[in-house]
Amino acid sequence: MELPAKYDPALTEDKWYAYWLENKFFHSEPDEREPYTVVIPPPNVTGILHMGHVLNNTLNDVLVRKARMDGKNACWVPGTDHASIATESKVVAKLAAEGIKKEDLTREEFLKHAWEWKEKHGGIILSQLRKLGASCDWDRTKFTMDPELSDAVINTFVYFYNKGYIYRGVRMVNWDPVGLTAVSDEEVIHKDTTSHFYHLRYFISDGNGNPTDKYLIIATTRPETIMADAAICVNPADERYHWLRGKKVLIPLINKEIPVIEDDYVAMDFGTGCLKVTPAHDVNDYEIGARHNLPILDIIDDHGRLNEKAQILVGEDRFDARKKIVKMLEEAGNLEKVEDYTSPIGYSERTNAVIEPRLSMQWFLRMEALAKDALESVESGKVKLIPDKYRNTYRHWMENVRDWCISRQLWWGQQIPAYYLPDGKVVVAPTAEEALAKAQEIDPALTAADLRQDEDVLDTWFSSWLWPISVFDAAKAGHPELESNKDLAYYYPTNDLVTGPDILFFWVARMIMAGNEFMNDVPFRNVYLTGIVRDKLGRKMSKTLGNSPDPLDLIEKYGADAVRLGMLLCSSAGNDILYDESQIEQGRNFNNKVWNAFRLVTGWNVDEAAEQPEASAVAVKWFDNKLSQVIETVEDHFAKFRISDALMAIYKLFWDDFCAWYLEAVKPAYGAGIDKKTYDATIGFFDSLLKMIHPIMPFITEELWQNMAERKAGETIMTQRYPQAKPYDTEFIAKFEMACEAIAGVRNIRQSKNLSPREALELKVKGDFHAEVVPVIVKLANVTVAPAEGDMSAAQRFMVRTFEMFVPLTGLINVEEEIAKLEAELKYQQNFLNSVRKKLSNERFVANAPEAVVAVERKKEADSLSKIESITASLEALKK
RNA sequence: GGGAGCAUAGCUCAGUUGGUUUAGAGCAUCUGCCUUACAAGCAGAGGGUCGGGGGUUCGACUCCCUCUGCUCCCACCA
Repeated sequence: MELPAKYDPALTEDKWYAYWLENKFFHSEPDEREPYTVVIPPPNVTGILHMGHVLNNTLNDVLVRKARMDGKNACWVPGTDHASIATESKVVAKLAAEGIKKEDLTREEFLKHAWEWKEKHGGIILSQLRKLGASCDWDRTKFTMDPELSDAVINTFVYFYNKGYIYRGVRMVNWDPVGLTAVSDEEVIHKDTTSHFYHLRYFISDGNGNPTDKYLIIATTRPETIMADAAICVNPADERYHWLRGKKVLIPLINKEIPVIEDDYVAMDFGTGCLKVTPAHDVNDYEIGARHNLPILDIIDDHGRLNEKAQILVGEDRFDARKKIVKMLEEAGNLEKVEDYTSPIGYSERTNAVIEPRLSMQWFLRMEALAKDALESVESGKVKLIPDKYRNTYRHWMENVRDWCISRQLWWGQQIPAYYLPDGKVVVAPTAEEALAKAQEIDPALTAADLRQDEDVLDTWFSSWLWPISVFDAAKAGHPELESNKDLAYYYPTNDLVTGPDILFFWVARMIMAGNEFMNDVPFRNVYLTGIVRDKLGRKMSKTLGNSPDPLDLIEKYGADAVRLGMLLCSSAGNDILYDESQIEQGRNFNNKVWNAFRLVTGWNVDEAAEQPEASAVAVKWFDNKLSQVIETVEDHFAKFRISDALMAIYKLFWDDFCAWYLEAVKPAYGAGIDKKTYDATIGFFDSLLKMIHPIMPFITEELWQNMAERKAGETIMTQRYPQAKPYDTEFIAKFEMACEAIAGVRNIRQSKNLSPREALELKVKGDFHAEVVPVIVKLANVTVAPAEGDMSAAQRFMVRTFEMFVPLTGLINVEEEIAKLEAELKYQQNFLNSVRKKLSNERFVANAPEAVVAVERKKEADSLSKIESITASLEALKK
């Protein structure tokens, strides 16, 4: 079979993915094996694959494939999240483009559009994950709005309501005027924003609603809210304003009289020390208002426009109103001055709209008890965070947790199962029928038509926190008393969760809460937190910057294996990834290396009659040991989730050890056959190497493994056992490495003297060098090896550890140069010796340091002395 | 404003309870090679004193303090 010199992933990747699917290799059912379970962090159902997904899912797939090859029953459950606000706003935008307003639709009509959208765009991301090679059990694909998962959400609401954890109340919430919904505190992003600080004059009232000539000055960033002012507040200790006690002031423009009150909250040294209190539009003002019984006047509507209660500028957007009112204030003589000012402003994570603090009736979940247990789960180590540093952040959040606002003023999601009676009473039940039954306990005359279900849906995270439970057994969520079904009993708790630190609180912490509550056990043992994928310049990838490559383009250009390796290359847990396409090129190059090694090995003809050359026997013995050594290292890295280290160990084993040393050492002369013993060993090594590489680069390894030997139908590398380390001989490995150093020494001389590799040289070795590895030196350095005897001054000299080696080169030696080199080396050695001796002559060192450490220093001393001796001898010989 | 973390070769990072020849890797760089698996390659080489300062210790990249710079998280000073 003639193979091209370059590997073409396009010819193999789809083929093998189809083969894996066809044979159901990804599918898992409970059996007697140990389970290894992972649930996917469900991407938005209408989302498309970005580099963050690539990183996350590659890591996940590596862990899953490795576990599968370790003989575990691996199950990776995929699925998508309905992402209520994100999806709903996309649907709203799409309808708007068609000239349809959401307000003109009924809930049912809107949901029909939303489901259509979901059917059309949903699941694109899952098919993209297949391109990446993700070995998810697609038969288990779930969606957070699948009927049974939605039931789980409803049951959970009912459960917590009955437990007394869910309550309804008027609170200052974070209102998103674009998404037209309240969002949770966690969905608000504070960004420093430049704005202005307006100093406004409020004239003192004469008591009849007429201005006097006296005024006070307040400083505000939001002049458009003055119409909603309920009071002016000063600090009671602020003597500057004691004259205002009992006075009333007039709101500019509308001349409304409001009192001056005193409250400790006001900072005397900030602004003017006078604060306008606007209870409906600021959280602190709301609290001050509550303390002083101030009326609440809400002048901003859902869309962020002034309403009729504002009296002026009615219908204007809050930002337009701000510009206009400033002008009006100026004209009216109420504007003292304007300063530039930078302050943190809250933005909606989803729509990037400026959050409007707003009072509204919302549903809340009490978090205190849940957070306490969830904190304990991490503090006790039942859940391990990787890297560990996130424990601090986690603790801080759990100790300062606030009640969770779980209602959203949206339609796309699970509608809150709360039903209002005509008199305003509320009943909570999973279905309308049950709600009616409950309502009739209050008033038997009620009919279904009298009940009105709450319009709002639940926060998306209120469904995704059930994910590790509900994907296996949705009935269990909300019903801790039920026995788990077979799947849940087998797969729960899951093993590892790979996700980003940005959703540690949103999702990870809440899953732990739900797990503790319903399963009485945590949902996973390890949480591997990835970094954020950034561009080369350290900027976050974003659509607006256009610095985010399309992963599918990369896969098409370089192949999925290359993309996977490229992403993994620089990803240590918790560190951000600075993505650069050159890493993917490196991945592609490695693919090519593996491909070509395969071409070489499978191109050999076995010569049954040939004896195994000594060099080959040595190389086989060495690589056999080396392989075990590296397997052990790799296993250790995997156990510690050091995936990029594991990858690098495998990469070097293949490229440096296998290709650069082993294959060169056993390679038969051109045209000659290879002996059977070496050939079989080589195929065996290649087989092990492919298996080691498979979790990282699944496609090329399957392709080569299938072609390496006759395979039966339905066979796959995927389910082969991962290579196991055998006991290995470190001493022999070290001897072989010394042979490699000797070879490098000779090559170095060839290069500096411009000698062709084909020209055989002599290598003279002083001392008792390891004879067993000499055949490799002979072959790879193209030398004859003999003991060094007599005068070596006409030879190029180098050292391998403490062994002196010479390459006689009559006429090619520059004595001056050699002397200079030796003297430099001598100086280095002497300095080194001095530093070692300084240590050894320190009595306290010898007395306090462990014996092994002292022994090492003595060895250094002895080695250095012997080197100095040989350098001195060579110098003398040269100087003669 | 509070908290956490980071700072090691040109770049991206290791350095696992302070001690294994005066710091390692990958990439990049430089030199020489189109050597019959691979130029997406081969063979070599150079490059850092571990952000600055102080301390603890027989011994510190590794522990403590401090300064500088960066990042992230949390937060209602209008």
